[in-house]
Order: sequence, then structure tokens, then C-alpha cells
Amino acid sequence: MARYDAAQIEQKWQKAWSEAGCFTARRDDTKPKYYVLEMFPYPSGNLHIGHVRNYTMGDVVARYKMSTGHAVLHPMGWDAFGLPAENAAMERKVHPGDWTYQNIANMKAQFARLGLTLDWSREFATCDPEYYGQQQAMFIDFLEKGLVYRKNAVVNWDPVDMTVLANEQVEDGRGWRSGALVERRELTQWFFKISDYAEDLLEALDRLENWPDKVRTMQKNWIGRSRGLQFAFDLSDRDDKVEVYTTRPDTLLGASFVGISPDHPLARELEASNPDLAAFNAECRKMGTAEEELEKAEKRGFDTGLKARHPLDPSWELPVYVANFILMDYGTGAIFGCPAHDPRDLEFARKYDLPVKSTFVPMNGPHTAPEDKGEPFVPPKTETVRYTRIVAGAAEQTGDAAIDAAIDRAESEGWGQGVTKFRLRDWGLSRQRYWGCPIPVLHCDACGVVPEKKENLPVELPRDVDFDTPGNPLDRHPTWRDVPCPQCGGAAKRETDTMDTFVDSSWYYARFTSPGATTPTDAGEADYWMNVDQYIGGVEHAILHLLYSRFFARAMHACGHLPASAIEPFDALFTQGMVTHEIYQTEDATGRKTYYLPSEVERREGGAFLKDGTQVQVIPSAKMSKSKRNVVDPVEIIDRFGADTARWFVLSDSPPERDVEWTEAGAEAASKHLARVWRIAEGARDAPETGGDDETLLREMHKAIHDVTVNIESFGFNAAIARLYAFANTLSKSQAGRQAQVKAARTLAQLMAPMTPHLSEELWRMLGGEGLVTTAAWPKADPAMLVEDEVTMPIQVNGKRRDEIRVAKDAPKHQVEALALASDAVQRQLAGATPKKVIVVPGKIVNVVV
RNA sequence: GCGGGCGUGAUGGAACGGUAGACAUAGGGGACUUAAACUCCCCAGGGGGAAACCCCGUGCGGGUUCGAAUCCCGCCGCCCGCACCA
Repeated sequence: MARYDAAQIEQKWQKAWSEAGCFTARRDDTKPKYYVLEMFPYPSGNLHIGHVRNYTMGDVVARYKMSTGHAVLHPMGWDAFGLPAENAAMERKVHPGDWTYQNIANMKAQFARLGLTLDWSREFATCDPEYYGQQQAMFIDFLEKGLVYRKNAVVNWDPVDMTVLANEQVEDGRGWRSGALVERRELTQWFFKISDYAEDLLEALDRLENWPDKVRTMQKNWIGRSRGLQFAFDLSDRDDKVEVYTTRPDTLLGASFVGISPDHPLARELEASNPDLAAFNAECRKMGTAEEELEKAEKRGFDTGLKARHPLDPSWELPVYVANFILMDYGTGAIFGCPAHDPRDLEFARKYDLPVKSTFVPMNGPHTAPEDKGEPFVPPKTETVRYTRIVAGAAEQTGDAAIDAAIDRAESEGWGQGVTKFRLRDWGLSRQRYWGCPIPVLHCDACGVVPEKKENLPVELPRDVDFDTPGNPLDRHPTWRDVPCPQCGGAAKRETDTMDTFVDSSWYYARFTSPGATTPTDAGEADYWMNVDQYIGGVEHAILHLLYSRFFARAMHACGHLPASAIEPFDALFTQGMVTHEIYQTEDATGRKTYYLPSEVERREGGAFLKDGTQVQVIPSAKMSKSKRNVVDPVEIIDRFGADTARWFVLSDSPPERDVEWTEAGAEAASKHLARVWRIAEGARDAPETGGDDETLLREMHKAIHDVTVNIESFGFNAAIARLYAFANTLSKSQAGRQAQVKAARTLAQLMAPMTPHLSEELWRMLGGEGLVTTAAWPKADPAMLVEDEVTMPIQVNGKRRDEIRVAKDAPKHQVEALALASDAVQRQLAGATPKKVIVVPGKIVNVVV
């Protein structure tokens, strides 16, 4: 009678699966294919528990699909370019490549212990030249198709480190390393023309039925299609116009100022002769490039002194302000402000003492007008309101109708036109960094921008670089940078910008279908395996990564790298929650925080303490992050309890889409339960040949098969586990004969197999299962065993439960009603009164209304 | 600030608009043990009551419904994203 020894059995079964080649994806025309993919990890060096949860979920799906007769593709790779490798290079003098590949080796070893169904024969890292070379080939294809172009864009510039900073590297307007005030600087950069696909990316969302609604809504809002009016204000005192775009032309008669972005051409022109304005603009440009920062900043403006003529009344002049909250990237970079119907404009108007004029009021009810210190009135455009200053249309109409009427008027009078605009901006892919995919073009004095010849790809990153000097090492690497022009043979310089790492992750799913191909994809393989049937990852990727991938699949199709059927690469999406943990910190006199690992901290009465007795502050659970050190090391957990325990725990308790808090107690409990299942299985094996009531146990078994199957298929892993607990409890108490108990225990092991594959293999063998449980066919519930002929129906009086009755499942309504009314509890509640109404929902509930 | 989501016992959570709290954790009681650990059994939303049973209860305030944790409106709190973190 051996004890449950996780370490020993996990190794044993991992070896068995590997020898049987269970997880190598094979095309098989006799089976439906199934491609399950989890978002690949950044190789930080250590697997964290969030990875364990993410990859276990995918593994449950993969294992379930294997046992339901699918040819499964479940690959894994590394999102290996990015900032942390350069930071490590600067801090520790290691080469970014060495650091990255070392991390990959570490993490792969950790992965191996989890017992995942990954097909490692397809592994690649995005920093492999074989991968990024194909990416460069596609860049050149995109360039030929007009899907890539150059334009100027602003970046965060650190004047001390002489480098471009990511938004994340800007803290309170200062560079994280240098502490210097960050400036906005304009550079010529490469852009993908994602805006060409804005309409299609938006329309196609409706067909992504197996995506969460929240993700589709977020993408819809991000793309932000709007219908509005574009027109120009004539300026009074100079021969010029300001072109504006508005989604509320119906509020034009409530206009009180014209606002332009500090980066607007007019603002730039005026600042040349106006030092105060120049100072104001310079101040605005000190802000970082993050939209959040701009939006949160105090609304400020500068009166240019210019006046704009109202298009509906030339004698009405509006002041022209430069305002810090207007983005040059959206619309025309200029607006008219209508304070009565826009909170931002109202804040601005009150600050600069500009008029506030309502153009419409609510249909009914009291209303504190924005004119009198009230709130701005911003009803949904579908709501009917009463117009007090009408641009066009009826006095009482919806916002939508009024907007359409206003556009019609502007068009017929010839001073403006209706246009559709998108909030979605083109995707800037240039990064002034070393550790990324080189952009495969050259700059030639004679020929201009010239793509590298495809036969010269990959343009490999040079190895001999140093990070001692600020700036991009590629810029100061003459032998790499200075090369002959591929077109004319004259002197040329390589592009030293590298690609955004989002490019790398925008097509890796396609590369997994043919990781060794000498073209980006192999048509036959892509056609067979695409699309990803189930994609799993964090909701933090709801917009950028997923939108970029959808764009990339379209662009790849346009260049012949993916079939038309794969332009929506992810058939179904599941966004899982994070694993969270408490944060432990201390603060020194200057407020500097030091964080501690959970393993360094002991929780006892009175709080949490370090080993030396120092008390630490406990911050409530938050996403596990390296910087806050609130991380749990999965390797420690696996060493202590085994991989099956870690897998079981991360799936239990919390619904997969919600965050789960890691607790020590929870892990221990999971471990105890698995040991208990082991004992239950042994009990079944050793049960007396004959006992009582096999029928009840087998009925419960079929119900468990049904429920667990439904739960797994709907991503209700926590519910599946709760159901498995209940079934284990039933089995442990059962007095059924050996044959029935063994059958039930074997089924329990099999139902648990997607979550706890090693333990299940062991029990499967112990209980006489044939072959591997991993390759065994999923059990089927016998419908005849699921039907009940009697049901319990609760009886409510006025919606409150007072009693319950047992009735035949198909008892006629009048019989149920009579039984319900006969109940003592109901009679007591009625106290002689006659019920007004009795609602009988067959098989569900009875409600007696008094 | 804008967009999206979430909020249920001490805790994680369950509940096609139909018995709120399944399942589990921590806790309490008991059995086993010289003792403990392990294991097994029982109790357990709050309040009242000897009990039967009654009242209250799903962040807060309204509404729809025979019936609301679930749907609608308004607030509060927390989380995710905001285009150069991945």
C-alpha cells in the first residue's frame, strides 16, 4: 500500500508520455483538428504562478480535446525581444542575447515539470534569426503593398540619457533612470497602416461570437468609428481658416471658443512671434506622450487673441485658444468648445470665463442649467430632447436626428461635410533600441529608402555591442550600419530602428503551423491548422495585442501568407484572471519602499514579520509582479507538493476569468485532497466483492461525467473541480460492490486527468485501465442514468420559500398546485385568506401569491 | 479623465430571473492516539427562540417582476486598458 508520492509518479508518467510521443501534433485526416494556444511568455527567467494557471487552463483544454478524438496542436515559444534584456545588459554587463537564451533554458526546465501537453518540436523564440528573418521578409512585402510608411511622431525623450523612453519608463514626468525631465521630441518613424482596415476590424467583431463581449466592446470603442461634421472657421483678422471636426454639430449654436492643439500648425506658426505662447506650448510639450497623462492634467489654455467667425452668424466671433487637452492625432487637431454639453469644455469655460449656452434641455423634469453652475447636460444621443437653439430639424428630436439634420444643412449650404472618422491611429512600430527585430531597409543618398534584398535576410543583429554609452548601440556600430546600397551599390546606412515587440507577437500563432518553413508560413500547413480554435491569455491584452494580431492576419493574407479563412486568427478567446498575492513592504525615513518575497515573510499574530523580527506592512492582494516581489515560485510549490497539486489549486476556487489569490493554505488543501483521492481509489480496489446499492453510485457517476464534461467545455474549471470533490465524497461513502466502486474510481481518475494527469495515470493503472488515460476515450454519460422520476419543488408564498414537496417529474399543474396549497406551512402563511394567484413552473417552483 | 469589468458568510466562491451560500479554506466539537500529526465523523450567514419556527441578509439607494445576487437607473469601492511594459 504505497503512499501518494507526487515526485516519483510525475517523473515516471512524463517519461512515459514522452516515449509514446503523445503530444507531437500530427495531421490526421480521420480526425477533426484542434489548435489550442496560450499567449506565449516573455522569458523573464522564471515561470511564475500566473503562467502555471494560464498554461494549465490550455492544457486542460488540450487534454480534453485529445481524449475526444481531435488531432491537437498545442505549441509553445518565447516572446523574446524587449526592454528587460537591455536593462539586464546595462545593469549586469551581460549580452541581451545570452541573458535571454539563458532565461529560456531556465524556464523550459520549469515548464517540463508541469506535465503539459506541449509539442516542443515546434518551439521557437522571436529573437531567433530564423523567426525574425521571416518577419523582415513580411515587412518588405507589406512595404510593397503600401501597408508600411514613414511619418513624424512624438516620443518621450530623455535629454540626459539621450534616449527614447517607453511610457512605462516615465515616472512623474521624469526618466526613471536619469531623473531628468522628459521632453516630447519628434522623430521620423515607421508605421503600419492599420487604419486601412479600421472599418473591417470593426465590422468583423460582430462575427467573433466566441470572444468575450467585453473584449469586443473594448475593441469597438478603441477603433471608435464616429460620424461627424467637418468644417472650417474663418478667422476674422487674417486670411486663414481653422478646420475642425465635431461629433455634435447639433450643438454648434452653443459654441463658445475654438480650441487647437499645441502641436497644430497654426499654434506652431504663432509661437514664432509670441514668446508667451511659445512658453505655453513648450510647457505642454513637457508632458509625456501617454494619453492618460494628458487627460488627467489640469485643463489649460492660451488665448491667441485671434477670433473665429461662427459659420451660422458671421458677426458672432469666438476666441481661439491653444488648449493642452486637444490631441493633434485625433480629428483635425482643432475643435469648437460647447461647454453646456461637454464636461471638459465646461471646466475650460469656467476657468477662462467663457460663455455657457445650452442648445437643448431635457424633455421633462427639473434641470439645473449648466449656465447656472449646473452639470453639463450630456444625454445619450438616442434620447429625445428639446432644442432651444436649433441648427436644423425639429424642436423635439433625438441627438442622432439633430446631428444628421445639422450635417445635411451644412452640406446643402456648402460650408461643411459629414465625414466618418476613426479614433484608431496607425501603429507606430519604430523603436530606437537594440534588442528587437531590425527593420530591413537602408537609407541611400541616391535612392532614398531601399528595402534589403530578400536573399540577404535575415538582417541579423550584430553581437559586438556595448551598453556603456547612452543611446541605441546600432547607431554607433559603423561596420553593421554602413553598408552599400542594395540598389545602386553606393554608400548607404541601415535603418537602426528595430520593431515594436508587438510585431513579433502578431503572427507567432501562424508560424507555429510550420516553424521550420523557409517562407513565413507554409500554405498547406497554415490551411490545415489555422485558425487557433481556442486562444487563452490575460485580459490586459484585450486591445493592443489582439487588435494588432487581427490586423496582421489581414495583412499577411493580402501578401499571400495566410488563407482568407484565417484573417480572424482566433476563433474563440478566453481571458483568464490574474493570480494575486499580498504585498509585503517596509518604508525608510525618506519614504523609499523595500519589498519582500512571501517566502521571506512569516505571518503570525499581530501582523507579518521578517525572520529578524522586523514588522512589514501588508498591502492587500495585487497582481503578482517582480517589482513588488509578491511572487510565489512554482518550482518551490512543485518541489513541496507536486505539479498536480499546483495545477489543481490554480484551477479550483476561482472562476478562470476572475483573479485568484494564492494562499499557502489552499495549496496544502489541494495536496491533501489528491492524497485522499489516492486512498479512495485504493479503498475501491480493495472493496468487498459484493455490497449494497451499486445503482446509486453508478447513477452518481453518470451525473458526474455529465456535469464535469459540461463544465470543462464551458471553461468552468472551478465548477468541474467542485463537482469532482462532491463525486469523491460520494464514492468514499459508498458501500457498493468492488466492481462498481472500481468503475466509479476509474472514472473519477479519468475525469480528473485534464487537471491532474500524473495522479490520474497512476490510478488508472492501479484500477486496471487499459493503456494511458491520456490517450483513452473520454467517458460518455448514459442519458438513461441521468433522468430522475421525482423532483423536489420549493413552495414560495409571496416569493419567500416556506416549504417543499416531492412530486413526480411530470405531475400535472393542478396536482402540484393542490399539493402546495395543502402544505401546513402554506396554510399557516395564508391564515385563512384565499390566494390571489398560484404560479406553478413545472419541475421548478410554486409561488402562492396572497 | 476616458473605455471595459467586478463587488455574495471569517475566506475563495456556487446559484438557465425560480430553495442564496453548492464545493472548498480557516474555525468549533467529537472519534482514533500515551500525546501530537495524519485520518474519519459532526456543526457552522447574522439575530431571536427550549423547539416548531420567525425576522434580517448578495457594496449603497431606487425601479421592473408573482419572484431579482441575476434585468434597468443612479451612486460608492476595487481591478484592467489608454497606443514605446509584455
